[in-house]
Amino acid sequence: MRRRHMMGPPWWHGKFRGYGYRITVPREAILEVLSKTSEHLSAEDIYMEVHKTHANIGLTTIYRTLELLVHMGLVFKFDFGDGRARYELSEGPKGTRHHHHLVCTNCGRVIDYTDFIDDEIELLSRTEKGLSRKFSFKINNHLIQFYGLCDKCQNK
Amino acid sequence: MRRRHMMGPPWWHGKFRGYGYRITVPREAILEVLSKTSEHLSAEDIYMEVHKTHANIGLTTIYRTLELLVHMGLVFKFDFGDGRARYELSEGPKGTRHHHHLVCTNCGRVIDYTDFIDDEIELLSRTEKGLSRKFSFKINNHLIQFYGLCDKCQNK
DNA sequence: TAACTTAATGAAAATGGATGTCATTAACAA
DNA sequence: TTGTTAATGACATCCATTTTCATTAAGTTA
Repeated sequence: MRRRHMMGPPWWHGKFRGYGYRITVPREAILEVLSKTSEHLSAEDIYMEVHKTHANIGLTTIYRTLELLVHMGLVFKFDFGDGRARYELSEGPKGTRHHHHLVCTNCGRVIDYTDFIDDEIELLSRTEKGLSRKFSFKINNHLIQFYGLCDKCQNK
Repeated sequence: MRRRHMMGPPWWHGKFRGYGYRITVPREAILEVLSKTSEHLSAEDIYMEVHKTHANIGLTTIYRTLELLVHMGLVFKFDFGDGRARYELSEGPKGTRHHHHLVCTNCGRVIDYTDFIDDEIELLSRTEKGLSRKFSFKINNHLIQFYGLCDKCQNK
């Protein structure tokens, strides 16, 4: 049975403590925004969203915090080729959310997909194991993106 | 038997003609540089290399040409997270060169690997087929990168 | 709870990769 | 050889991101 209103401290507090980082208002606000969207937000998108409830938090802090979160592995940073980075919470505590992207090289549209993830995980874990051994590389994450034309951009 | 000195026009001329693009000195010089290296060159790297033999070719032209080559599919543009794009010839005429990258998130080192490509191609062709159908997406290319710590960065 | 240490923040300035402008040049078709 | 126009080069500009530095507040200790 799942508790309806999880009232304890948010799940990321432990992670902050582990790194010796402080839990601050801006950091909570940013994680709040990220955990409530499934979109691919840029730093400025996040800034504007955070600004609604915390008008005093500056864009610099957004950038600094995102860098921190990426470093901690809580957030993944993407480049879809439009000149600004996009950020997504990498995983909830339950490992949901894993997905990849289809990027339209014409209009920039990005589609998330979660299909074939099982086969993919199979291959990736084998690949990761092999690459780790061969190159003594400790793999923490991976990125898969497909590029092409979305339905709208094909027909013109 | 392979000819030792292929004297005819370079293989990319046909592709340029097909697009209606002109074959120019800067474009040839840039492709020359790209085809002679296996490194991950930035626009400025390419500029400096081209500059050695063609001091009059400007950085703007490098950027414009690279954009063109990416659009033609002759060149692939990568983002390794250091704030500048990297460019590689995507495929020789024989389909060689296909590889992916391991990126060290600490020191930025990038290792190419070609292992597991067969399994990967298997999975990807299946995935591509499925995704094309489901999302009516015409897939032209894909990107796979692994992130982690290289041997040097693990031990400190 | 108050005082203390120092990480974290915010505002403004600086950086730098990439793009836009525009007069000039040179591909290449006729 | 000439004409059309895509391509170029120099320079200005843009804008996402980073740096600087004085101030604030998180979390520890007394």
